[in-house]
Amino acid sequence: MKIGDLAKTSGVNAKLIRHYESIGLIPKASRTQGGYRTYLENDVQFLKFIKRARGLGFSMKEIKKLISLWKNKSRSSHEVKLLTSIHIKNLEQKISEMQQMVQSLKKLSQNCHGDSRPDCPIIENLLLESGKA
Amino acid sequence: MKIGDLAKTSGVNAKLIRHYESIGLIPKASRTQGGYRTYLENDVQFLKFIKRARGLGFSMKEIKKLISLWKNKSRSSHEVKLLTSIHIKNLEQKISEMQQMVQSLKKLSQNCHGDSRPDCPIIENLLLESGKA
DNA sequence: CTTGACCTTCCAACGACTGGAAGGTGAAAA
DNA sequence: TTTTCACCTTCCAGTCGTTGGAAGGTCAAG
Repeated sequence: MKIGDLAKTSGVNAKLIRHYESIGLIPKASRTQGGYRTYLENDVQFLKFIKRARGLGFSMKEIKKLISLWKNKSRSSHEVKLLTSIHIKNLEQKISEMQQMVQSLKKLSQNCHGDSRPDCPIIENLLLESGKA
Repeated sequence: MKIGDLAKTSGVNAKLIRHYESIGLIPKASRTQGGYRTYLENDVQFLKFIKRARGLGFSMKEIKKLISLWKNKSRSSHEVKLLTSIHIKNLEQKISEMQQMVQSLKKLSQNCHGDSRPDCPIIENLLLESGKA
């Protein structure tokens, strides 16, 4: 299996697979005589694992940890759950920050008539001393 | 006013002010004989504008646009409102994606007993074909 | 006349990719 | 056989919004 095939079956593009190898997220692939990377079915699962973890918003650092837990047969589910709960908290924190942004923006937007006139509370708020939302 | 003073009064650190100048977000400051940047009260307001816009999650590109609208006395409030509404939509999109992540993670986490045993549905889900959430 | 607080420029790193250039490999079609 | 072509290789640069450090210049007070 060459990198292109792995890319297709895993859904992770070839460039990114090489990148993952370069940062040590996945082990160095064995090579053909011509220097082409070769892969096995195993690697498909590996990359899908990474892809799903990314899809759940885990960082590369967290994924490295997840991989080591996955590979470690004597892991405790506690460790995995802890890592996940920290991640959930971080996500929730970001969500609430963004929700606050949206709320502020909507408030400003509501008061902006949005026509051809120049006066606009959105701009004004950004200029005002009070605009700390 | 030197850059350090501006940093203090605007709340934007000196390094970042120089950076903003380098990317053309703020105009090039005039210099003293010794080569120090000098600023006026105006610049404080300018930087606060940028800081607040960043705080509301606008990108640098959007802020450049906002600045040009701010400086343009014949702007239409429509333009500002449109830019803002696009930004709101982007934020809401991201929020809902992250909420979905949280939901999936919580579901997995609930089923993980989180003790010293190795079996853990979080890891298992990342490995399963079905784990596409 | 030296200390030290500030300022200057430039270069590099973060995270997680993405893109392009320049060239090598290998198999099928002309 | 030769050429075409898809694929592969490495390396370097860019994205975004900072942040950090090194090496050195300026200037007022002690």
